[in-house]
Amino acid sequence: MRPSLECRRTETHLYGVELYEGDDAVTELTKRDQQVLEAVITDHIHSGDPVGSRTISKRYGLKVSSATIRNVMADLEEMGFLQQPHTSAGRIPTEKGLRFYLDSLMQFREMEEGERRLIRKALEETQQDIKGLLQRTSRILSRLCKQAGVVLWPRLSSTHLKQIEFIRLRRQQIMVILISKSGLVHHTVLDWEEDITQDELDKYGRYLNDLLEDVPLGKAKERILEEMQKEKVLFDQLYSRALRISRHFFQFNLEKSDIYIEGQTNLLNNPEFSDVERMRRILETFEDKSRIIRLLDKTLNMSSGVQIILGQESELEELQGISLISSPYRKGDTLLGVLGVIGPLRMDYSRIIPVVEFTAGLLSQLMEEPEDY
Amino acid sequence: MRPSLECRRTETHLYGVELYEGDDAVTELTKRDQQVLEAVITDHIHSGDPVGSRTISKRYGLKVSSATIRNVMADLEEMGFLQQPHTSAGRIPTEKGLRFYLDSLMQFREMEEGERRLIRKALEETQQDIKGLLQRTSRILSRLCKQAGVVLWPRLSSTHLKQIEFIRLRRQQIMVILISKSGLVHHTVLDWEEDITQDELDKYGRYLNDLLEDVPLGKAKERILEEMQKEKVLFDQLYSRALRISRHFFQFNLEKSDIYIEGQTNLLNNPEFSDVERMRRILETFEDKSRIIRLLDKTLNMSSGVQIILGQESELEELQGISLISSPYRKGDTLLGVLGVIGPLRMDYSRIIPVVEFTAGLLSQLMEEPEDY
DNA sequence: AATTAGCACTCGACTCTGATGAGTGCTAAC
DNA sequence: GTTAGCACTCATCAGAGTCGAGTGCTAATT
Repeated sequence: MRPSLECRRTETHLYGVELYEGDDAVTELTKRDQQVLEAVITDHIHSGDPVGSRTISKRYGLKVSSATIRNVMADLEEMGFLQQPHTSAGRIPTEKGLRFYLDSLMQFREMEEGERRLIRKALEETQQDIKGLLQRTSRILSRLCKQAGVVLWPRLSSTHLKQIEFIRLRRQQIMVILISKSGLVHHTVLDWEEDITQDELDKYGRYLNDLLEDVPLGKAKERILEEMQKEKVLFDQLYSRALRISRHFFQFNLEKSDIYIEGQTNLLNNPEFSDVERMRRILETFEDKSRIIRLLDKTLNMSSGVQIILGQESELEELQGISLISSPYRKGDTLLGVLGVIGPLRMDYSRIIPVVEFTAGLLSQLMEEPEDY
Repeated sequence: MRPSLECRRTETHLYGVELYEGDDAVTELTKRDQQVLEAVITDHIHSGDPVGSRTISKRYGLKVSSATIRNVMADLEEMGFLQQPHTSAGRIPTEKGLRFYLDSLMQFREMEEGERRLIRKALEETQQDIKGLLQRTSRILSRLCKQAGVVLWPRLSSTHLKQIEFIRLRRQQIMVILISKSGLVHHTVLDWEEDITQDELDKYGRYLNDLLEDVPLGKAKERILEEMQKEKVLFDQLYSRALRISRHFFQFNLEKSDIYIEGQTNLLNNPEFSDVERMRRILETFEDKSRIIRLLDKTLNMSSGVQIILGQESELEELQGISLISSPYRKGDTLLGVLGVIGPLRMDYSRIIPVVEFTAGLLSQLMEEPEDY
């Protein structure tokens, strides 16, 4: 049965629908073509199987016979929206077909209050530790959508400094700890050619905390360079060393990021991944997080709403047959990170997109929370 | 072909071999019984299939016919060392059989110099960040053994304090950051009923750094309680609050731990896990790390050498058919954590045990490294 | 008494077969 | 333009037959 639909349209025009095919004339999709395409897709999303002409003519309110549907389907196949796994099977959508569906046909389903409540409960849990918050977020996404949930950490560069601290671990080895206003902690060990006492390091800390107060960390490097030009600094060993160390630190750590992926095992429940070899490749990709991080990074800078990347579009061949629904979360005007759901191409988009959107909104709201001094 | 063996014996007597079965008389394994059992196991470990009597009589240097072997195998089955997947198949070892093999039959294979070099190279990489070190350790274990590699982090309680730091995040919210001498960083957000200024928190930090200097963190709670008894503290608001906060912190964070699991996808290569449902259950167990942590914790306190836990023995039913080879690593006399390899029951123990042992030794050595002031 | 050759038997794995049915494309009639 | 009808395709499934690895038992051999 077709789920009841609501009448809001998606805004994801990331990849425009090509209604013009190469040199061909305009290939217009008639109203009926679209209805059939939509029917095929919704049915396939729910069943996972190829769908045949009879099913469509019977189950969806089109008042034409299966033969007519067959003709339409043949047209849609020719235009590249549908494909046939083998001659005597029904049709399944191509990525192009899905893309068109997402951009022009799909209508969101209103979220149930129960779902909203679950998400709120998961995120608003008292414990206000950012790490935990992000982890809980990816967990609830995976639970609710029955796929893998993913959350990209905020980059340091998109946050403000709360405190920076240098600690002498041993000779010529310093640990730098940076806490952002949002409660993110980042620490690295730095090898430094000179040996510096803890006392002196404490001074560096105080100096830099002053210097970088209220500077968005993305601008920190500039600020440091600027300061390095100043005369009083040029000739003061303390200042100049403090600046050199911190420049070195920011150089390598500002753009690092990490992700949480939860519920990978949910993917194993999808019949399309019952092929072990295929699944292995996908899980392997998840193990080496860097590729996924790069992918999410890319979506971060692209738009402000929900985005969908289908298989090919990811340009990662390990992710053939995989789809990513993502949305950035933010604090005020700055985008912090991205969260989303990873699953097969055949996902219940009309249900999951609102979930992702809502979760991103709620997370942004929590980030916003007044700095309550 | 049987790999060439070296002549050192395993010390893993974790689960004693039961040569006495219930009320029965002594069931002695003759020399030949043992040879056959060993042959079955080595063959099965390398092929993965049930092995038949003919294979054994031909391929392993026993100078008896297959018929004799059959008789022996029937005996071994009766005694519970072997089992038959179905009537007309060969035999595979039971867990009891494997246990006996591990405890009394198996001989280690000498590690190749190449393996040693690889491990050294992976661990001794310049970057001296503990997190990275542990991650690299579990990665090299998984690579070398073609199974999942796992490393349990050191507990705070087994390290010494380098520095403790309190940072005011917002009203009634404090971040506690603790750095251990080994370079481990632990941070938590604490909700506290009173609001405390950063200035005051700095004082707490200095006070506690003094108080806990050179105290092993496992003893920190005692030390704090002791201090709380002192008169000068009882009536000093600053001291007493600092102590209460830190007590609260240690209460909840001393025993927390985490693990790195790398190379989970290697498990998918084992034919025994080609069943998707089975694999799903195992990966699910890995996703919720707490159970694995508890399991590793248990082995931590049990012995100082390499230990092996076979399926049943783990008392986790999700880990049926799974085997863990682990060894603690240490710093001086204190056990820090555990590292190991997780794979199917049918692993190449004679090769992997030395690898785990060597890696644990090397990691311990790196932990040892002089505190180089 | 232990070992072995021989043999009947078991059973999973594989192949071949035909039946089934979902689904198609095409054509001619409406 | 739509539809009924029909021949055709092809994945899937069940059943039958074959193969071969491996067993257990027995009787002969050492």
